[in-house]
Amino acid sequence: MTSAAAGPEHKALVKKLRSIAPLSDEETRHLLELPLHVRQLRPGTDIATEGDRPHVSCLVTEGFLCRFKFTAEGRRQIFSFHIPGDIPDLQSLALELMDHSVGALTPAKVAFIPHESLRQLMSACPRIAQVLWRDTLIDAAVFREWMLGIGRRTSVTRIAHLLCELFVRLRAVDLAGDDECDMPVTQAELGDALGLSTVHVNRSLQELRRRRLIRLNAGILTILDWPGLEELGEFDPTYLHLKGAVRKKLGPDRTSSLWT
Amino acid sequence: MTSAAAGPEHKALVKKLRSIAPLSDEETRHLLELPLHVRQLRPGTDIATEGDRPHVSCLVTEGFLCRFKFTAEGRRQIFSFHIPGDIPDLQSLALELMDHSVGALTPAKVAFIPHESLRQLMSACPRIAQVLWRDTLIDAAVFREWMLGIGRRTSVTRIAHLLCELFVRLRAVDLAGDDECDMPVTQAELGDALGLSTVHVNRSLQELRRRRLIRLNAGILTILDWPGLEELGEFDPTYLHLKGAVRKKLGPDRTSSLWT
DNA sequence: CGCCTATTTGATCTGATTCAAACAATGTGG
DNA sequence: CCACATTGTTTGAATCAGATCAAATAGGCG
Repeated sequence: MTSAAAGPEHKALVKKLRSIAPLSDEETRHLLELPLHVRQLRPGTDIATEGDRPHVSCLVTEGFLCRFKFTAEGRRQIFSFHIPGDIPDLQSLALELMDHSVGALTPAKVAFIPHESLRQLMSACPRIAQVLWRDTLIDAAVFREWMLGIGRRTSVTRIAHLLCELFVRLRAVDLAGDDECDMPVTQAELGDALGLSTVHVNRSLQELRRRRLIRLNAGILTILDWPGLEELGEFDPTYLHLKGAVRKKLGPDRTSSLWT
Repeated sequence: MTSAAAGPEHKALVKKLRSIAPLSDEETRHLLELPLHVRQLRPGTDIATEGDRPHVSCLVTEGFLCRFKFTAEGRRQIFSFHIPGDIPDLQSLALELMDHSVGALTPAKVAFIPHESLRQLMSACPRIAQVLWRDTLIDAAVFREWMLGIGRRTSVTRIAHLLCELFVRLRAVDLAGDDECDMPVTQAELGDALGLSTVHVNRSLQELRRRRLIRLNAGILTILDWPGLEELGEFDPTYLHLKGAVRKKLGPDRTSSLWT
């Protein structure tokens, strides 16, 4: 657990917020002055648990975290995956009581920010408050999209959609190549996120491979056919509300398209 | 379409926000000065559609609205139900582009508030901005809870949970009696909200009636056994983040309990 | 090597869907 | 006030997507 002042952790945060909305120089300066307490997490470590009343929020710097909750019968639902730049428990700033848990999926590095400092930041820069609000609203948009999938889409479409989403989000913070990205998530975890059993996730992934849309091996996802995957997954990135620059990546066989 | 200044519409809003967080007199005064444009809606009318860029938000005054989105194959998922006091499209204040639709489920009365006025209000009363943020976060908490249900709970539990939620929310704004409330929602709509077919909703409702937990007739829900329904539905209202006063209603056969 | 965790395969079962039709309630116009 | 259209609820039967159970295989890694 180290204390950092304007280290690489801050850059992840700035990059993420810039993917949501533009930032002025002054706002950026304020962000860089946030006190961060960096900590390493091993997989399975929870940084907040249902029932907690946290006084810090955590910025992901390396690795994947997720938010989740258990059924009375002990079945788990994962609500979201979080990648570097995300602040998965930002909501605890406005909602005292945690109604779900947040934990590391992989070895991860996170930086804790005292709520105190965030409140100061927000009153100094109301625009940043806006951006943080926006961020939680985008969170909610992702929840809705997952809900639509779990409630109404077939297993194969659901998985394809999730892979599209993660790929696009990773690209938005420069953590994906042209056609591949890390995907250090087990099939059991995918199942918990998609409302499917592990066995069925496995079979649906095989279907995606059979159709030559993706490769998925040793935690690396390779997109073999982006337009195909997007179509099968019914993926339209609008709900991610990303700023212009990091838009949809087009497939190699599609010329710059007419629709915008 | 009328223009109102400090009518009954404002009271619904104040009551709702008070159920989330306390308000000072000055804050209340500011709220009462919001310009509202009241409008009557017939069932099925959409007040915002996926792709829109609204410049007003709408406060529900009478009736039920819902938010929803369609799959590529035309299957609908309802994300939330909205009752008087709610501002279902508050998010359009911070996220320009609608990524889903909002429509009336029943005959309804809504009051439109220009984004402009809301922005002024928020800069005059930063605390109200806080409360509005809180409200959207509670929205997101409800999405998560629904996700958990759709992904991991059985159909009967899912329905029971939803009925509990609506009853508690209606009580929080004084729209429910001790053991009954309006429930003007068709079984098809329940299905779209719960990720179930109409037929299966019908059968699961029969199960709830067979167990003597509820009566549901002509749009009126009667709770016959609250503790039983709560247990079957695995319902714990924490995620609604309601302020103390409007807590869980206890069953008639349970003395004031030990846990708090 | 042996342990542990993750993936894969096969066989079987079931909760929920789909399709189809009957029924009930409400409203509309003649 | 009745015939008829409309919308919602209920029932039955067939089918299916996905779950469950069980076991085999494949990778790391100390």
